[in-house]
Amino acid sequence: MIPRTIESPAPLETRHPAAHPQLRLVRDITQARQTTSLIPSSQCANCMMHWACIASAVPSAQREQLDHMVHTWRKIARGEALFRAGDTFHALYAIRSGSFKTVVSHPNGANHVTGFQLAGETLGLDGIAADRHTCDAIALEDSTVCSMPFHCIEDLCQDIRPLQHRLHQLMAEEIVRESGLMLLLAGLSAEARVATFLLNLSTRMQDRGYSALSFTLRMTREEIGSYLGMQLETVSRALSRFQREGWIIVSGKNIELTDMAALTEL
Amino acid sequence: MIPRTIESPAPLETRHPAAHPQLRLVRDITQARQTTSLIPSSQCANCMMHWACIASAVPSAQREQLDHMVHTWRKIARGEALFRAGDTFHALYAIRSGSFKTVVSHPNGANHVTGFQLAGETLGLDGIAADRHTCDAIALEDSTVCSMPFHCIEDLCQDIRPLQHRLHQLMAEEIVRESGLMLLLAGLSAEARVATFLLNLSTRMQDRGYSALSFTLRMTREEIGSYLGMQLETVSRALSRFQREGWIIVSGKNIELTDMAALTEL
DNA sequence: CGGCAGATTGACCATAGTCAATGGCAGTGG
DNA sequence: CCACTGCCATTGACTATGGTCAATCTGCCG
Repeated sequence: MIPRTIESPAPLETRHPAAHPQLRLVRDITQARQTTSLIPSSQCANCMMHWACIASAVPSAQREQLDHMVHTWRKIARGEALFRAGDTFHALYAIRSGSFKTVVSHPNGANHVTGFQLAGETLGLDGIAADRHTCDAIALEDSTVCSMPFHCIEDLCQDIRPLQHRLHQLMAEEIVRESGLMLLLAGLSAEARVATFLLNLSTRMQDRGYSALSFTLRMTREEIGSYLGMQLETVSRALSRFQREGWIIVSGKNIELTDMAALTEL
Repeated sequence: MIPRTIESPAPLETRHPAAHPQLRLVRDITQARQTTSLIPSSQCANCMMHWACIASAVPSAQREQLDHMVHTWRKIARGEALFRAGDTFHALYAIRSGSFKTVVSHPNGANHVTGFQLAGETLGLDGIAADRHTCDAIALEDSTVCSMPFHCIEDLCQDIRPLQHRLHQLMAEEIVRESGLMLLLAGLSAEARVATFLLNLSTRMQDRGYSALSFTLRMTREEIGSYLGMQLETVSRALSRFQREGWIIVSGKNIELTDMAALTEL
């Protein structure tokens, strides 16, 4: 993957088509499906996010059951909520395209971003605990999600052992992710937190076939600050400092990493 | 539950026997079992922590399967590890008596307490993600745990739908707990964090039949500080301040809450 | 009784929060 | 198409919270 400067921020889906040759094709097909409401038998199999999605644990023999379960797609416009804290819990959501933030609110009015989710990642696990969501999930850009009713997932887990195991892994990964984040919040300086955040985003972009060195932040400085437990000004200052040191190039929401090693050892 | 001062800190198990009339009895029976290595058929049913344990989701008809699964108890001495980061993941553990801390280590050497677990709570969920534990679980006092091999749990989940659901809830609760903790770490002042910590411990002690207003901290100031993302001195100062204000009475590891309302609104 | 880990308290300092002013960009409407 | 408007970001000056270092104290355990 070659670093490149970004003239005009292209939408996520079209950034590095070369990495996924079949990507544009799939996208065109799915577009057609949506407008015609046609639901072919193996929609999941063709999803470009299949590799990351929970559904990948279902062997091809049981594809039909899977497609039966994944019965709706939803489009969520930028700024809209997929679900809100307090909503009754129905389904898990796999992000098909776009990105989200999850926000929890403190009784006193303060609220805090607990995570950013990219395409292929799963939303809604928090709702399982008490049959009620505990956070808001807000789209950071126009996005689409597959919704998988949880009782259907649990049914399917009874038949498909690998799916059961995958679901458990998924939830456990979320637990591990959060304890890593706590380590971050509790132990590191503000600058180290920002650096870690950039590196984390970088690897996740790479996993999705985008450049690890040049990407667009879909969230504001304030959201980053909330996520990392600091003020937006501190985020801004950290980025400015990194640029002064020659470790990154910042241009608004576009970030280019020019010295990952320096960021790592902060 | 009546507040009372503590002359000599009694072990957790014998603090409020009145709350659980059958408690001492159960303890004596379990003691006998351990020394004689006798494993009666329905050990789980008689466990005093049954109400909190994952095993409570197994209907009585399937008790036998359950008891077959829960095949070992382990004693862990204070300061010893139940498992360590990097250990291959075999089992989930239900704490039968005692308490633990979980600690994650940062490559740079710093480490961070991610949680404190009391009797009835579950340890080891982090290992599911990658078949390898990601944190150390260290006993804060001499403790006993039931070990439940995870493949057995997954087998049993295929037969027992309620157990499957309970397991999912348990994991989701952990996710929610951690995002609450992040809110705490990121959003609140040092004093507010300490206050929240005390209140949280208080309700968990109450759930277990102990006084909500008077309890013993099993962990050091340093461990509390690590958990809450601050220095041990800051914890100490916060407790001193609360005492000066007349909100709590501190005597080493013994805490008495005398004005919960004041702590709540910090 | 001595030694040591844990806890408390104080003095000083640095990091990051707060307040404020300014600059840039994108989306909207004339 | 351009100008306006509001949101987002940047930067500076000052402040306060909490970290650091150090001295002392307490209580527990051998």
